[in-house]
This record gives sequence, structure tokens and C-alpha cells, in this order.
Amino acid sequence: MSKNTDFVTSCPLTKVQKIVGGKWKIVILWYLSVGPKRFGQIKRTFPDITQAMLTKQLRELEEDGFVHREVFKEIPPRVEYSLTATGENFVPILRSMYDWGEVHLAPAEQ
Amino acid sequence: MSKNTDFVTSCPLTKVQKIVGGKWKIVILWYLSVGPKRFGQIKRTFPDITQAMLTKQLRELEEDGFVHREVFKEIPPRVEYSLTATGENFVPILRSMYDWGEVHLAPAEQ
DNA sequence: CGGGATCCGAGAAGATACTG
DNA sequence: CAGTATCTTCTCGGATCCCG
Repeated sequence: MSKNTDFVTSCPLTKVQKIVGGKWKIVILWYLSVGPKRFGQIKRTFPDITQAMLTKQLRELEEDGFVHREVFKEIPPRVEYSLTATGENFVPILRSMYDWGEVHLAPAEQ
Repeated sequence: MSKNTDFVTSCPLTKVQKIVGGKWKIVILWYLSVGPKRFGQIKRTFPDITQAMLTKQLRELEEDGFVHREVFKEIPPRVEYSLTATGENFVPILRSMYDWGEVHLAPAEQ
């Protein structure tokens, strides 16, 4: 606010990018957009993410208010992740990005 | 294509994120959406980007077909950056992200 | 089962100096 | 003016081991 270059960091675009800029964030959100998922389900869906990374990204998404984490006190433990209202509101943007990518990025390019 | 986990890397969302995932990419695109800009203009607009980083990000955006680079053979040299048709097509998504951020991310949070 | 804690390498990002 | 070339720093993401 004091420095006049802060219009960059205060730009909504910058904030959004910081939140969903993680390597796996948007695909996780995309996956959760079809319904709540258990930790193991997500992990099996994205085998290339390590548990540690998956936990980290989910926690960050939780802190940013995109994802809700529900712990069921059972044996064995069970944890479900779902989108919050904020997260749901972001899905249309993901969808438009998805559609845009399909149209403008040739599958076999690069 | 061979491994069944490639649906992740082949996901349009993943591709889009790779392209605009750079720290400054989307704000640069956002800035260019108002019209062609010279290198020096961009640099002065974002003083926190080093020349090297700015050059790199612009070249990557150029390689990905989002930005057009026009070199004028003058003394002193002059280089103008502008959005390609693809880049222009992406602007509405930036705009929706911008609007979404304004609504859902409180200015004073965190 | 769903993590936490720690260590580590690669690549992103920053600082600085030089050039056509 | 608009870069290039290094060098350094730092953050992200990955691997591994341990825990309730």
C-alpha cells in the first residue's frame, strides 16, 4: 500500500495465481469438482504426486478457503476433501480454462 | 499416451498452467492486453522484475504463441511486444480471474 | 489410512556486469 | 534501449522414514 509498485501484488490476478499456482492445485480442484474425495482416492488418481506434496497442496488449498477437510474419527482413519463454496465458485473459471486449452492448444504440439 | 497417468499431463488445464504459471506471466499478459508495449515500458511498469527475468518470461510467452515480438531496426533499438490472436483469446479468462479475485479475495485478508 | 518430519536436488528467480 | 552472460539464492517439489 505504501510503495506504488504494490499494485502488482495487490492485483487480484496475482493473488489468484498465488493460490492456484502450485503444480498440482488446479488439477486437484478439477478432480474435486466432481464430488468429495478421500485422500487415498486422490493419491491413486494422481500417482505422480507424493503423499507429502499432496498433503501440502491440500492444506494450502484449505488455508486459502478453496477446500474443506473433513476428518472422520474412525478406525482406520478417513479424511474427505471437498470444495468449499469459494472453491465451487472457481470451477467455472477452471472449466473455461479447460475449454480454452482444448481449443487453442493442439494435442500434439511442441 | 502410453502410460495411463498421462491424462494428467495431457490435461488442457495442466498445459495452460504450464504456460501462464510463471510468476509474472499473467500480469504481463494483462498489461499487454491494453495494447502493444515496449520492453522499457514493461520494465518500468514492473520494477520488481529484473531485465533477465522479464526477457525470459516474454520469450517463453512468445514461444507459446501468446505474445508477438516486433523488432524495429533503429538506433536506439526498439522492441515492441503485443498479444497474438491466441493471447487476445486468452484475455477473457484473465478478466474472469481478475473479477473473481476481486469478489472472492478480500483486499485485507491474510 | 492418512498423515508428519526431515533431508535433498532441480529449477525458478534475483543480482550484477557487460554488449551491440 | 534492449538485451546477454554469469553467479548466487531460494523455493518448490520429490524421496524416505516414522507415527497415531
